Amino acid sequence: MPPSAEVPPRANRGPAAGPSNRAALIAAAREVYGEEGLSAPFSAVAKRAGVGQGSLYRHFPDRTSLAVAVFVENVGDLEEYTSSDSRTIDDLLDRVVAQAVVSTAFIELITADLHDPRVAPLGARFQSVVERLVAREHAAGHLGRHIDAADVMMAVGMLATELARADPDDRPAVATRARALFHAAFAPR
Amino acid sequence: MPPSAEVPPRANRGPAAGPSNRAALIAAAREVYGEEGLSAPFSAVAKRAGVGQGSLYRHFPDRTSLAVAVFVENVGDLEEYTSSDSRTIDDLLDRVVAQAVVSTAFIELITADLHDPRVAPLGARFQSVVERLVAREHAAGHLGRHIDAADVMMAVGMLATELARADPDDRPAVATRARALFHAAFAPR
Amino acid sequence: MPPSAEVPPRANRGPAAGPSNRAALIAAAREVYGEEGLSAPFSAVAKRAGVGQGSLYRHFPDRTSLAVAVFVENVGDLEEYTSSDSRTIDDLLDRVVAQAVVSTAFIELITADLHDPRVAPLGARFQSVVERLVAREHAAGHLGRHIDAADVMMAVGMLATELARADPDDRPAVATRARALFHAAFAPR
Amino acid sequence: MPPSAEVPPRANRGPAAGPSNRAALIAAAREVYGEEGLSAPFSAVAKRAGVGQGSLYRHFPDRTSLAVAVFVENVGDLEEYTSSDSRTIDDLLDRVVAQAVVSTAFIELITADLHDPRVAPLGARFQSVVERLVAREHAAGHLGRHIDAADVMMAVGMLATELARADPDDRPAVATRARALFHAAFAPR
DNA sequence: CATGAATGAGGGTTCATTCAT
DNA sequence: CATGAATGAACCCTCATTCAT
Repeated sequence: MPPSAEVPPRANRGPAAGPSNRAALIAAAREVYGEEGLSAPFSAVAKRAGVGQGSLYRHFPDRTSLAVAVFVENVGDLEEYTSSDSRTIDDLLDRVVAQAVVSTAFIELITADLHDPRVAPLGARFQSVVERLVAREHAAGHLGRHIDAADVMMAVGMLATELARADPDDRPAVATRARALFHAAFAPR
Repeated sequence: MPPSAEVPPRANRGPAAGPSNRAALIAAAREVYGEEGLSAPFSAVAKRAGVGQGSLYRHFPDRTSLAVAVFVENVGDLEEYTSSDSRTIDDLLDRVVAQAVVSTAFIELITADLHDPRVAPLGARFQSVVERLVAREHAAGHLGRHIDAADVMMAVGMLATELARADPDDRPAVATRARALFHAAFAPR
Repeated sequence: MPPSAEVPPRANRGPAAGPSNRAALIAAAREVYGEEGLSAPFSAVAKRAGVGQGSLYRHFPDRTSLAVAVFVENVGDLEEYTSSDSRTIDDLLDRVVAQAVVSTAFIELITADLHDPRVAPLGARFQSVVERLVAREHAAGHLGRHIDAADVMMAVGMLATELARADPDDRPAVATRARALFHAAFAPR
Repeated sequence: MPPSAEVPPRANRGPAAGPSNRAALIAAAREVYGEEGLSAPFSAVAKRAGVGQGSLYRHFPDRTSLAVAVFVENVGDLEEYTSSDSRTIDDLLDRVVAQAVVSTAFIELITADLHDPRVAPLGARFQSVVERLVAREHAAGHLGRHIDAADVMMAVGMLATELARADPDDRPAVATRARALFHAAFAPR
């Protein structure tokens, strides 16, 4: 039984495929995490990306590495989005709602592995985003003085989780209710 | 195929072990769910209880049966606890905090499997508890009219999840912060 | 956790239940074997009979004992049925067809475990039945001289198996075809 | 959970092992099915082939896939074998006898799962083989007009099953007897 | 450096058999 | 002597990880 070449292997695109594979993996992971959560089979990401298992492990030796790579982009987005002076905490919550499922995976990551040195910077950047918003909203008198950045971060986490947990059909209702709840909590008194 | 008789089986304690096994399984499940969440290996419960796999399946033919058995006790507690006229929503939150980890698994169960006929009654009982409290607090003027029972249930769920997610060492701080947040949200305006 | 008596055990009918249990087990086994074949879960028989597992094992220490007990009655039937001088091999085949599923389990038993001392007598009795028929049919000139009892026994086994294997809806057609085939084989030339 | 690294895993022979593993699995399955029938533990095939469970599932995602792979070869054989104009139904029966045990599993497969889209073609090919032979034998006057292809297929199935059921030592005698029986059934009258 | 097959441990579930009451 | 719970081995399947090519 010689190792016959019956099944020609997929074209090995060689080293040049490196960067594009990496990007494909991140994109695939974003989709997979959105659909199945952070605990989706790791190999599902490779399959979705159309990339070998080995390449997945080469680029991202473990789950966390991949998750970090995915969410670095999310934080970048958020930073940019909130950099305009007109953004409010409500806008932040909007953003979370809009990205419901990915948001949850993100929160999962930064809460579960906060002490992982690869994850910490991500958390810090997120915290900066929130701190800036809070400072601005305090100054504008839109946010009660009893609320600080940590409160808002917690609210964001709760919101994301609650949305992820909900039946997709129920999400709009859940979002509305949760937003109102935090709105009440945040109002100046 | 019969089990090979080489390893003497654990002493068969006979039918008398039935009720105590059942109790041991529930207790073990409470611990395991607390530590690893509702998706912990089912067999881990049997192992922790010191009971064979088969006995676990005899008593609880599937995950949900076991979870329901665990949380029936919790709801009973809550009902009794809140039956006194002097109980407040704050007390309810206290209770959730006190049971942090188990609470989450409970919330997981009643939100994920709400339509399971075995789970629905549990959810309904929990809802009754909350409705009674809300009515009483509305009447006493301690609760804003913008808040209804569904808001409180959502808050309880969020609180429980947030606590479960937190590092055990951080839980007191998390609890304090979350309680304050919901306190603000619930206050009459 | 004392062994509370919450679940009152089924009435223990005591020694008097012995004979009736035995009969119930045999009847249950006949049904179960008919529905699921000889390899049905052994415990299914006890459950169907409404009898404890232990009683099943007491009466029938293994599968074969039970199967033998079941089919002793079948052979008795056959013996009686074929004792009339007017019975033909066709009648025998009819009988097999009529009992399709049970027949198969019977054939399974006497072919698979023929050397088991408990099974052998059963086989011998069946063989006697066939031998008598063959002798009679030879004498009457209805059966080719190239056919002996072993041929007929083999045909019966094949017929039963073929029927058991067939979709229940197809059984009449299968029976017709197989009967015709053996009819042709048995005819005097 | 990662496999504990305490036991050094069997050498990973790499992708080159793929084709040979596949062949080894088919060969092992042929043996196992021969010895224990189609319902042998699936994992026994992997063990016999000296291959990991996972590889078995990669190559053959379920029992049927494997069985089909095994028997495709058998049907190919038969087609080739019977393609010569000089082959008779007796030759076909010979072939079945020669492959006794595997034949049974084959019959099991094509009778039990005839509606499975993977199995149906196999059955159709087998049917073609028989039809061609029957036509030829009819024309040659060697086969009674009362016999059609379905009769022969049924006879083949019965023969295979009977052989598989028999003690290996008895098989020659069983084969002789059964062949004679069908010979008589098939003869022109 | 990419590929993708191989590997085997782990968790799920069923069922034969034993044995205290 | 009946009862029925307890036990654990076996088989199923999935998936994380390694490694030859």
